[in-house]
Amino acid sequence: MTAPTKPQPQPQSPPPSPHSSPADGSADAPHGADLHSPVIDWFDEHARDLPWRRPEAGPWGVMVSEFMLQQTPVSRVLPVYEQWLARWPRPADLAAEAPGEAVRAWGRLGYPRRALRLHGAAVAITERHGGDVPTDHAQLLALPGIGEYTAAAVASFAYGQRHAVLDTNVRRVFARAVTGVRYPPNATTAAERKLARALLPQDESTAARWAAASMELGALVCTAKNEACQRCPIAAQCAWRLAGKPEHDGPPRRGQTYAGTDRQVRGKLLAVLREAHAPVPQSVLDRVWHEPVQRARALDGLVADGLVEPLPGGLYRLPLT
DNA sequence: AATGCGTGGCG
DNA sequence: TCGCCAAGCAT
Repeated sequence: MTAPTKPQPQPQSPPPSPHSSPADGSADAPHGADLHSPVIDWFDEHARDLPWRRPEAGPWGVMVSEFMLQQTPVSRVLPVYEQWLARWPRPADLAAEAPGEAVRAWGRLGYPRRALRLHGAAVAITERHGGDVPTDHAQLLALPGIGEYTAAAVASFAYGQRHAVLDTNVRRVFARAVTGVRYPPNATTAAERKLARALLPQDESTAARWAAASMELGALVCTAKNEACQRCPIAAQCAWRLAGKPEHDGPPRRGQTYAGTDRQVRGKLLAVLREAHAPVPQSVLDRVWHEPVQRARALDGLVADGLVEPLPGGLYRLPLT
């Protein structure tokens, strides 16, 4: 599969007029006006039918999905999401459980601290918000496990509000389509936030559609590797493609090492505890890793994080409180 | 601002 | 095989 358009040396591309006439009133952002319609139309036709996008998911379903999707692919989230919502259909249902049950139900999604935080968020929602996922961005942001992205995502997807939803997909789409580079910076910059705000349609419901659509475009078409420009609704206006798709020049993105790290040991320890339904003796845990110093450090870390509860007599279990 | 934090699939 | 990647957050 060769690129349908060969990168030509660009003599000097005529800049698209920043003063295009807003005939339909949607041209509120200088760069973005010509992006909104194609991306949203594409979304209307190609969006995946995901359970947390259905009306019956509700704000709680949206929030649960956002926790699970932090750094974890959709395909692995789907089955756990269904079980989770069936078991805990409302925040108060989860809040009534022991936190260890949330960690157990999290299964092998990874980053199990998210399960603990989601449980903590359910408790806070039950105590402070009468059991309803708050609608206010600041109140969402105050919940454990919810940062800038997730607060904006819940407010936008669940409540249709107007927020810049800046995740890794959207950042990549903007980097390419607008800025003209292959990858966004390693960490989110103020310039990216400013751009995201500038590109946000004024109309609230259009802004919410745009947030979901631009994210989906990054997930399905404008992917990190093997981007599918031939299927992209804004390929004709994409600054990166028009520049001949130059390679990434900045510092290499640091890949997360895993083999032999504490993270791997923590994962093995927690896997044993998830499967057990009675307190586990230290001697059983000792078998998951040969090196005693690292093993002890990993276990201590899990206890410090509240993911494991130590009991008298060298026994361990998932946290009951 | 840079790190640590899981897991599995894919080229 | 192994490095890269997948809807981040907290410190």
